[in-house]
Amino acid sequence: MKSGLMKEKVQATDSREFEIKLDTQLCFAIYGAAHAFTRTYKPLLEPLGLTYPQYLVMVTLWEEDDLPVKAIGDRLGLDSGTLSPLLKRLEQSGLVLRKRDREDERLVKISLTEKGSDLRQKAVGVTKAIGQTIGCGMEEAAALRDALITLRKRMNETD
Amino acid sequence: MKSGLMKEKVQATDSREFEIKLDTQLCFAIYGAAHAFTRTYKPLLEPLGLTYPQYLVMVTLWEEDDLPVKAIGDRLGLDSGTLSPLLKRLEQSGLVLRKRDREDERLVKISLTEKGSDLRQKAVGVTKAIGQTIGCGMEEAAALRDALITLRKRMNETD
DNA sequence: CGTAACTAGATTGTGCGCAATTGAATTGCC
DNA sequence: GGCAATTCAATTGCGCACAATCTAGTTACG
Repeated sequence: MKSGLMKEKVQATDSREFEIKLDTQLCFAIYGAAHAFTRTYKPLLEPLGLTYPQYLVMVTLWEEDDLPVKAIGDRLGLDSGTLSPLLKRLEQSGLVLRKRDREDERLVKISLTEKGSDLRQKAVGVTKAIGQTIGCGMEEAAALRDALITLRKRMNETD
Repeated sequence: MKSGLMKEKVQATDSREFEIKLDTQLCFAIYGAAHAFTRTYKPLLEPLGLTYPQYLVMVTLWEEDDLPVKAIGDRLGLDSGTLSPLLKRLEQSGLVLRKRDREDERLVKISLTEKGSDLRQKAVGVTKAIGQTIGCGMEEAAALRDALITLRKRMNETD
C-alpha cells in the first residue's frame, strides 16, 4: 500500500520516509490553499474596500453585532496586536464603531454602523462569486471544511 | 437533502443561502488551519532558528539545490518582494549563499551551505513531531492534501 | 478595606505577503 | 549591430500576524 511510491534516492532512512514527505506536502498544500483563497478574494473585495481579514471580521459582526474585541479574536484566532489596528482602519472607513463598555471599562465593544450593515448586501454578491470559483459540490466542500476543522482542533489540543 | 439545515431567520434570500454559509465556513476553516499550522510549527522550528516560511524554502532547497529565486517563488507561490528579504535573512544565518549566475546575470542562484545541508537532519525530527501532532492516518492526510491541491488549482485557473 | 492576581486592550518590534516600481541583463526582431 | 520587449531581482509601501510588554480596570482573598 505504501510501496511503489517511495522516492528513488531514499538513503539510510526508515520506512517513515514516506509519511514525512506526506506531512510536508500537507503543510505545503494548506499554506498554498490559504494564500490562493486570499488572492481569489482580493479582487472581489476591492470594490467593497475590504481586505480579506477585514472581511472575516465583518462576517463575524454580521453574524453577531456589538462584540468586544476579545470575542472577535477568539472566533478568528487573532490577538489584539492584529485586531487593534485592523479595527481602527474599519472605523476609519466608517464601517464600525469602537466604544468602551459602561459595565466593564476594560471592554471595547465593536458595533456596525449603518454603512457597515448595508455592506452585507454587496458582500452577498462576492460570496456567490467565490462559490462559482471554488465550484465544487456542497458535500465536497463540507467534507473539506470538517477535515480542516478537525485537523485544527487536533493541533490546538497538542500545544 | 439541503433542507433541515436552513437558518431560522432566512429573509428574502433564495435557496442558495446555505451554500453561501458553507463557502464562508470553508474559507474560515482554511484560514484557521493555515495559522494553526504556523503556530504548531513555530516552537518546533525555533531550535533550528527558522520561521515557517523559511522552513518551506529550506525544504524546497533540500529537494533541489542551487535554484534561482524565481524557481523557489514558483514552487511556493511567493514573489521576490517576499523572498528577497527572507533569503537575505537565511544568508545572514549562514544557511544559504546568494550568487549571480555567470551564464545569465539576471539570475540569483540560491545554494545551501554545509550548515544549511546539515540542518536537514535536525529538521527530520521536527517533521516527525508534526506527524504526531496532526496525528491522522496517511489516507486521511493524503485525501486532505489532494482536496486542497485540487481546490487551489481550480482557484488559480479562474483568475 | 487593600493588595495581589487576573483580564482587556493598546503598543512595539520582527517577519511575512503582495502590488507597484525600478534597474539591470537578456532576447528578439529588423 | 541596434533598439524594443521581456525577464529577473530588489526595493518601497501597506497590511496582516504574533510575541512581549504596558496600562488600566476588575475580581479575589485575607
